[in-house]
Amino acid sequence: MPELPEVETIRRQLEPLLTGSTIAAVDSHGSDKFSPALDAAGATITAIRRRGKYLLFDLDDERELVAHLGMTGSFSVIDVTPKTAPSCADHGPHTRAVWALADGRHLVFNDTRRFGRLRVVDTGDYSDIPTLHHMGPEPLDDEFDGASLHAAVKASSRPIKTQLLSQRPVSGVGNIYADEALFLAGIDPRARRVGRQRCDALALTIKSVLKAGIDNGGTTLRDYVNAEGEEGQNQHELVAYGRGGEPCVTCAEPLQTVVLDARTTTFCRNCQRR
DNA sequence: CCAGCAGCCTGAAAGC
DNA sequence: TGCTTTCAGGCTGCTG
Repeated sequence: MPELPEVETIRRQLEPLLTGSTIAAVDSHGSDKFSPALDAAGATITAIRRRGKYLLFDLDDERELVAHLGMTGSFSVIDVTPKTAPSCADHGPHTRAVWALADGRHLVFNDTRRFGRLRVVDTGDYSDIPTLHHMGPEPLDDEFDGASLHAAVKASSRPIKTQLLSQRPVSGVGNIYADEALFLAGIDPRARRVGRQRCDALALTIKSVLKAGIDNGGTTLRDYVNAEGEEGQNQHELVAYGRGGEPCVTCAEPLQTVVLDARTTTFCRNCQRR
């Protein structure tokens, strides 16, 4: 499940491959989630950015192609010789969009479970993409710190993990990195009141787990692969997520698993406080 | 406006 | 062995 480190890894790989490339033709899956990919035809990619878990392809006509990878989305760039018209069917059963570049290469979006989404919007106009529209600060920017986190979460009495997953206090944190950051900060994911001091700690652990995720090329549990088709290595560093029943690395008590917002949540009831 | 929740999806794994 | 059920979960859009 791609979160910020996975999307950033893909962004870094695609940027040098695609900057300056013109999209000559497009094919897409018929679903409304993917057919907006067609709108990018004729445009040239001028930059590739990331906001939270969203990948943003800047186009030269004051628009941008917005991509969310959902649970199983992945991008790849494929050499196609001789030049052929783009066809999803040619690339596999789970290909949801193909952008044929003017030089003959194909940018391919695969998404087995179709939780992903593609859109072309006017630059910066995210009014039809609610989560992106209301996205909190980038976690690795200086403007995100304990003070901004505390300011964002103090008004709500929803569980702290629920708030993190909303993308509003901070962007890019999903189920894996939320469990990791809360564990390292010693905060129970169900805590409904997190004061300034604990927010200071949590902001730091969010930054550290995301940085580590990027450094390790992302976390591969099931489906994630980068734009080169390679798995990440960060799954070997996880201390909480997916380790329910295993001993806590700090106190050796078995880690607890609960369901919060329909998501598996793993924590140590001994080390993490409400 | 916000909180809560169903629905979207498929393949791997577990259960019978 | 083979069929059925469960599980993974980010985001959208609906309801109260």
